[in-house]
Amino acid sequence: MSASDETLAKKIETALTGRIVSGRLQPGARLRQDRIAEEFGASHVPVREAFRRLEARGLAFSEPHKGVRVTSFDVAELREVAEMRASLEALALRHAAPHVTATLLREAERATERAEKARDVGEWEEANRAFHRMLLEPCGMPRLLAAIDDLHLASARFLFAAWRSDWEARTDHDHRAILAALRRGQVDAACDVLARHVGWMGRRGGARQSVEIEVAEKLLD
Amino acid sequence: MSASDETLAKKIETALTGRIVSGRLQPGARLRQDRIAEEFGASHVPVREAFRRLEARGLAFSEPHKGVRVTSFDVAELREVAEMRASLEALALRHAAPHVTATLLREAERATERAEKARDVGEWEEANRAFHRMLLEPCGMPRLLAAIDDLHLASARFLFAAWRSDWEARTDHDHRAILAALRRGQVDAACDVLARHVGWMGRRGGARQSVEIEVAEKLLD
DNA sequence: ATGCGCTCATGGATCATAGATAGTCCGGCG
DNA sequence: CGCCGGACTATCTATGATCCATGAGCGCAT
Repeated sequence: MSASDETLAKKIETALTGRIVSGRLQPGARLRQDRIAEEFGASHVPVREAFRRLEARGLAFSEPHKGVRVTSFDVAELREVAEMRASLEALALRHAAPHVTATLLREAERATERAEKARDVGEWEEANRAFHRMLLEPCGMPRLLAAIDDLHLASARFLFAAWRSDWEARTDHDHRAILAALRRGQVDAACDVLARHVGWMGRRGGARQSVEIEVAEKLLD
Repeated sequence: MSASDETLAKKIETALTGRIVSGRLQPGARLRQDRIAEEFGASHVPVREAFRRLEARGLAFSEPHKGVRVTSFDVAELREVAEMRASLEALALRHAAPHVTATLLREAERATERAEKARDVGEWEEANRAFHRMLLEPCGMPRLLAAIDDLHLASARFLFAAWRSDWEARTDHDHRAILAALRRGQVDAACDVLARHVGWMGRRGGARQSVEIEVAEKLLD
């Protein structure tokens, strides 16, 4: 899918998002348009377009005539993102629940297992996001889903910044609880667990990450 | 503030957002880059950058090599926006409440009065948005506030599309109820009223608008 | 310390290319 | 003989490259 996104600007955009989210481009890092243009064998025009999209998604910010930098994040923003996710994902699940099929629940189950068997953060993040996406998709609210996707991206940045190498997968009781509640048709309960699950991540992650975030925050040319 | 936003792209962006939100650019209308460039005495480069930002904010969408169009909206999206606003504004208010001062409440009161005395939709929308913005600002969550702003923009589009000329201001009991609850420190109650207030707008507006939305949806040029 | 000038990156204009659309012409078929 | 379908071409528009100017940052000299 990302092989030929048709337009150069999109290709550059996805490449850069990948680097920012994965942490290869650290917070505060400066994005120099002609450096990047040169790297992609392009001119600065599509690069600038990519910048504008990164900006809108909150991954970068630009100061006029001063250039573009990767946005830095602090613990406050992690909490912010977590709480927004809690609100919006609960809303989405409430609307999605009536349309969730048994097949979908089984697939979600598999995603959870995949997450538990993950060997590194990357795999876990992928599986975890798939789980959430899968359950919420049937709500049929594209704008809401897009907003949630952006928040997941931000979450992923924290994730990768905090656990770079050391990592152990643990069984995710919350995910199973959500699935169980949905099977019984207890929509409110499922939403509650989901909201708490996501919000908790915000509070829990804070302590763990604060140290390494600081490390990550030193500006990198 | 919009007088000299420094960069051309930003100026074009704000101009276009204004036109789209106000309805001067109707849903489905095609945005031709060199037409617009010519109009602003610019080249297509900053115009394209403005497009990307509009796109990210959900005001326009682009198909590769086919151009950019103003997004069309239907009743479903109105409900979606309303529910997202309900969730997020409640969240914001919950965090803002502890930092809301008496002075701020008085200013909010004045905004409500201004809305009630509004002579046209434009004035009302401005005052109404000011009221909401004002109360939520102290939450100190920039990402959340930005998201809410975008949703307000979308709401405003519906507003202007539905009530183009005929309009009568009515006293806003919900606003006063929110202020009263906040004065008494009943945060939960305030959030409830706010959520219901915004969500109700979604359901109520639907019937009223469906007719004229269709009118607005005929593609222009 | 402060002001001047040098350098470099950003923002923008102009010029080239490629993709899409529409109009037309030709051939086949009724 | 006329009508329809499909392919080809021509034009128009979006995308991208190259080129230019203005503003920012920095060092040097006073």
